[in-house]
Amino acid sequence: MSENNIPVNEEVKTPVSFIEQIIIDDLEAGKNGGRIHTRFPPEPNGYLHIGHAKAICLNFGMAQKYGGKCNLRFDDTNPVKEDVEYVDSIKEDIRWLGFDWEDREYYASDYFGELFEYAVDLIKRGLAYVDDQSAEIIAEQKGTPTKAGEESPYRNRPIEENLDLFYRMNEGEFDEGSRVLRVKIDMASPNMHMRDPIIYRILKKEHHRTGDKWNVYPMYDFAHGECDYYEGITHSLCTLEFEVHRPLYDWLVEHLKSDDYRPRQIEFNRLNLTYTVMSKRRLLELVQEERVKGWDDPRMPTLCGLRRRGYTPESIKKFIDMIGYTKVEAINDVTLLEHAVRDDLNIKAPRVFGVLNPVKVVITNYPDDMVEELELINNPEDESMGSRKVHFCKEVYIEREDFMEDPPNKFFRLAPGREVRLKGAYIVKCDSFKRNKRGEIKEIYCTYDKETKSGNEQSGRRVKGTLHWVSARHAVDAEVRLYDRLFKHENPLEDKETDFREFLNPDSLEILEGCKIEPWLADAKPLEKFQFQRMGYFCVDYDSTPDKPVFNRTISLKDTWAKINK
RNA sequence: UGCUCCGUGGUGUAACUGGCAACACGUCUGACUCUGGAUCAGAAGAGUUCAGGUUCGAGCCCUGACGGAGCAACCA
Repeated sequence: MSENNIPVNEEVKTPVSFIEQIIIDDLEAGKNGGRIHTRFPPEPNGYLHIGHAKAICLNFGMAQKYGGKCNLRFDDTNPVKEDVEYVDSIKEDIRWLGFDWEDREYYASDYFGELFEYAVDLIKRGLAYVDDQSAEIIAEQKGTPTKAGEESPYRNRPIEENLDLFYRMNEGEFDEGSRVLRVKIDMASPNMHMRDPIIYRILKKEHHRTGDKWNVYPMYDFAHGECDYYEGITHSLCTLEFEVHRPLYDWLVEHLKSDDYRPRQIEFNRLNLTYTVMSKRRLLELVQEERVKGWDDPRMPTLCGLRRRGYTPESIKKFIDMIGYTKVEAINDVTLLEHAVRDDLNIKAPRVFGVLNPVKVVITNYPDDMVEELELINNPEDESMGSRKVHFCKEVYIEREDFMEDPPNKFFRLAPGREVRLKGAYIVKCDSFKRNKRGEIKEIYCTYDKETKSGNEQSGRRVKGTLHWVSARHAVDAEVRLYDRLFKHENPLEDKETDFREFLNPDSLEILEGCKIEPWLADAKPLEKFQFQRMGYFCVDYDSTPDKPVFNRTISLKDTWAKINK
């Protein structure tokens, strides 16, 4: 307490999400024996995207923070859509984010036996029945959100007959689509999901784990809560669209349970990002129609895409931390994500020189054969990253946009009669320049001032602009891929009249050849990250080889000049 | 015209059991700078969808509107 009765609150509370609050309360109340156990349940039918990262961070994060566990459980109840191909990529992505499920790698298919038993049990209790009608008829009888459904003529079929039929369904005696198992709840329920939902369907399809053992497969609603129960999950966290499933989730667990423990489903808002789409289906379409170059195209919001683009796990986690978990359906500004990477890479990425659109500068008064080795700091944000030597000679490349013949006042770069510093080297003054036939600047002629060498503080001279450069005699060529937003529309799915493909940004990829980089960079390994000074953060692509280095631009630096220029 | 959920600066989130709207990003100034980056200092910007009500006092409670989203796959 301070003297003038202003209460001093020593505890600086960092706000927690409503989910975390529930967990804290449950733990304090000693619910579930004071245990917290979550799960991340991906369906192996596609690659993980940043929206999944939000769920991963929540489930693994909460377990970690409160001394619990988080299972990885593949939700593989539909062999028609799922494939092992995706299992490995999913595991890789979760690990990349830095989470560990230890030995708890489960599959919904691990529980097919138990689930089948439970279904049989429900039949025996008169709570489930086999329906012989077609999908169309069943859908029709289901009614609409505003109109109650009507009961199936098979609803009150004798238990023995249901049992017999269900076993024979699994034996493979009937065709796909000819019969389903439904749970008997309430065809007049205002909640569509409670109108005798289907829990088993016939699928004569090889399952990636159980092979041809089963001819019937459980539906999501039937499998999910039950798997949660079998695994001792305490908090089953999922996205908002499952809110209306919760009564069914609870009903099924309630009728299964043999003790006091109950998993609790809690829903949170999914991650939406501006200028992209997040649905697996749309992303799959983009891949299949070759609008992008695969799932890991650096323009994709997939985790493998972001990884290839140069995003770090830390930046993704930081971003997710910033946006939080609520029940409001929001669309998050990509600039937040971009800020998160810049912030992270600013600390981590070594600075190097890379000239994207080179133009040659000849320093006319510099000795023809002289080569100097200049020492440059690798990262002004982190001294421990040391320094490196860079060659300097009479001819260097600078960025084409760093020279203007007739510049406006605010242009602090090179122009006839003006001086700039070549970073880490000398101050040079532009005397003249030459054009090619097409009228483009071909060569710029400068003189340098020997006294202004970096580190020679006595020169005391200051210039407005500092340019990055690379020695023309030492530089190596590289390909640089510049990325822009995949869509031109903030929310490509918003306009229901227009197909989202029409909003694709035709300029989302620009490939630059003949960029000039420091020679040692040719040996950098895929995924290594650098800041090309004054240009942005770049990352070595998988396609890169020492003979033909390839870089992806993760994100440009903030550019106030570009803004002034607009 | 059913059920469920939601509605706080431009965006995303805060505000403990009601006490006079906070933070981040963005924006705009200015300082510093051998990256027009980073950093630092500061500013603008909402009176909480609307209307009633309860209360000394409401973003928080009540009622009613309005607006948005989800739900009618043998998908998850």
